[in-house]
Amino acid sequence: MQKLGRDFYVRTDVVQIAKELLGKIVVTKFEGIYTTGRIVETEAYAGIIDKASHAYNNRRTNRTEIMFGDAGHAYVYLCYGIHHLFNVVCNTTNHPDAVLIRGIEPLEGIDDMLIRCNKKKPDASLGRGPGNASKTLGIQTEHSGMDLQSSQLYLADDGTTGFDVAVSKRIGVDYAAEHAQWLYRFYIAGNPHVTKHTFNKEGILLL
DNA sequence: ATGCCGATGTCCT
DNA sequence: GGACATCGGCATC
Repeated sequence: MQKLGRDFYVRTDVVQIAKELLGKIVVTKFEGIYTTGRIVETEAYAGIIDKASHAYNNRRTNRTEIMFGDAGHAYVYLCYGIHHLFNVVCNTTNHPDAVLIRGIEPLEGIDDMLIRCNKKKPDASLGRGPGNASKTLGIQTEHSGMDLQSSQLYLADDGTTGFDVAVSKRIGVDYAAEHAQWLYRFYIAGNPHVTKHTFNKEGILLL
């Protein structure tokens, strides 16, 4: 397992980064609890020109400030008042790109994940969806701003390759008008921990 | 199998 | 006061 270095995040093509994050591993060790999961679904958010992004039109708030900072940090925010959504900040300072982690396949620490999610047995819904991905890994808004190089929250590569990558438009961003049509969502085809969501044929491609 | 609904922090008008 | 990068439960077909 090789921790992803700063160079991985400091790149200008956030869509390519979102694609490359598939198959990588999220590692958390919070209060002595170690959990890991494989990333199976991501979405790219392309900075100030992306109507679906919190940073659209250079909008800065206390919440979004982390997106404008250095790449390789966590951006975690509360969605609908309940769900803690985990993103990784990309590109350079003042270029607020981010990739939303939308689904993970549980690998290690599954017993602790079950406790966090109030479940008795693991199933396909464990880690499926951006809220659940964070919940299984114990990631919360208090972790926003963490450095993925030096903290107990980081991403790693175990060399896994060979899966089929599918592409679709992003989920839940219809308010972003024409930008909602961008093919910025990536997932591992056939993986059960990917959000159940059906689009028409134009929305889903296999790469 | 499909659909509605409530929960509710942050940011906006 | 309303919208929002969601989810699980319950109702209905």
